[in-house]
Amino acid sequence: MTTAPSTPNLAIFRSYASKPDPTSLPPSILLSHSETCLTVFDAFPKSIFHFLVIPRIQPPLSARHLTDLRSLLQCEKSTAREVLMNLNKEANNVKKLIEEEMMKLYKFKWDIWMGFHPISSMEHLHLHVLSADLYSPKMKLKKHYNSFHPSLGFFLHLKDVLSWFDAVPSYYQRMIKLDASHYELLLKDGDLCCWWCDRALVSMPKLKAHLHDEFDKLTTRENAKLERKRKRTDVLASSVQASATDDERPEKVARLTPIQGDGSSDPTVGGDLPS
Amino acid sequence: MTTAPSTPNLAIFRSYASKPDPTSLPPSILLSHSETCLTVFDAFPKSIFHFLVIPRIQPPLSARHLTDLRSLLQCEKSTAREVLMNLNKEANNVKKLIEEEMMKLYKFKWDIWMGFHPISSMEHLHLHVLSADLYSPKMKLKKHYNSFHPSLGFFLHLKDVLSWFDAVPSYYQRMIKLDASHYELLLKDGDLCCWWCDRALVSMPKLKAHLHDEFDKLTTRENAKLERKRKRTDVLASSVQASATDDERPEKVARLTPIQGDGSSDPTVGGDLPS
DNA sequence: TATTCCGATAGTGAC
DNA sequence: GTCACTATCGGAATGAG
Repeated sequence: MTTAPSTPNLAIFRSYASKPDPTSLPPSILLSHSETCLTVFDAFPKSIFHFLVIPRIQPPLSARHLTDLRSLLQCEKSTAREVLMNLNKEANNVKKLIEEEMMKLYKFKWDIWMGFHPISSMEHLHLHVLSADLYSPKMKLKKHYNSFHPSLGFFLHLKDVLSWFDAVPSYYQRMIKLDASHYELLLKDGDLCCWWCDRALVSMPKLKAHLHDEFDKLTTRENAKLERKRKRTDVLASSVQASATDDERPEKVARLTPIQGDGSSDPTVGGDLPS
Repeated sequence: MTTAPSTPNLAIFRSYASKPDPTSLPPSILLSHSETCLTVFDAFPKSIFHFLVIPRIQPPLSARHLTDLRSLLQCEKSTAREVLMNLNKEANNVKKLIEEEMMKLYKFKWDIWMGFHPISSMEHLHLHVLSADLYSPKMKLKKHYNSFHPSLGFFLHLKDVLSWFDAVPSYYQRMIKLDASHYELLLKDGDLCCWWCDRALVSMPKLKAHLHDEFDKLTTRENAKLERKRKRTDVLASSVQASATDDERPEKVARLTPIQGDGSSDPTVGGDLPS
């Protein structure tokens, strides 16, 4: 008899990525998959919508090449680019799904970010696909927030990483180093700045309350837009009873925001979506 | 109408020390007084018994000279010594009161420490007189504990301060400097060591649990002593019905440990005395 | 840059 | 080295057949 190690499963994405049949994963984990990728729910979503697109382990790449962004970018350049392009294709499909769900639940769409963390505790490469709000009860620590801030520098947008491939080779070589100490500083230092308005907040609770306000403002703004549009439509087409938009929605839509709440019963500012 | 300052009353001991009639203080604050000193309950006792002996402000010394130990020791040497001797006399009376209360409540006595903090936030000199246990729910922080550890160096025993006066002048001049940065390091650096057994503890909760155990051992030891003594007394004087020891106790004894508990309902290790 | 738990640390406000 | 409150920082443990 052997004793199992008392460590968390930091390689769980690798086990997903090595499955011959991703559909053996439960639907609470798997959103979708392609020949080259699979998409899972982030277990600790830092935005209202948050998924991870993971490259499947298949020739010519082994698990070792796909450990993280740095290990991928140390592979042959065209190979690395192909992996990124495959992730990009899957991520764009996920983006469409999210946008459909946004329309269903909120009646409007907002931005969706796709990008990597240059350093990660989880042992398999994963592309974050998340809605542009950073509004979630799981958003708890400064490093959580700064790791997704869209202009701080830690969150590496996929389009930027792809652009490195088209730059001069010296730039490519410099960027793919992904120096850990450089990126660590970005998370710890600097203030907490609202990614919407760039205002500095003094603490995470204050930041979360502010993000709540910003999302509320967005909702109010978009609802006012809808209201104006509805009034125009009422005037122009008051005799039309059925809308065609219903038909554009998929027959079955995955529930993309399965469980909100931080798992505790502790009521916190920003813990709930605005009503 | 004037607005009270938004600061804590760091000079409250000074206001006590300037009272022409100390008995105007309520008995929940004042324990006793003399021509030169008064003794108050420490509002946040760090031992089972904990009092502060405060020099009264009277000629030739002003409040400024009595701000803290350093300011006193910068006065003319014989004047400073006289203040310390007056504090010593009052403290010895307090010590006797505590020992009587120890006998009443615990049936045995243990050591009592008398000494100063070389740096203090409170603005008037005060001599700590406290039982040698450091066992109290108000003992919460490392700096609390280390500031009373009897051999760490921060707690300046009165008898040691008095000995400076009899040393060579160069030693006296060196000691009365009371360099703040030196003493600050003593509170922050170094481990938490049990003052009974010198064992290092890794955290305050562990230390408090250990101090609880040490006080329990003391209690058990002393109770065993008493039991042995009682058995000898039973054999030798079984015919004597009335003991003389009752008469030695004062007719009225101040309640020296007025309120235990840390003011919250939060049950903490070491928060209660051993039963 | 997995989370969670515990505790130490740091800043603030205190009427 | 006043306290009490809030929040941050820092290490260690963490799962599951």
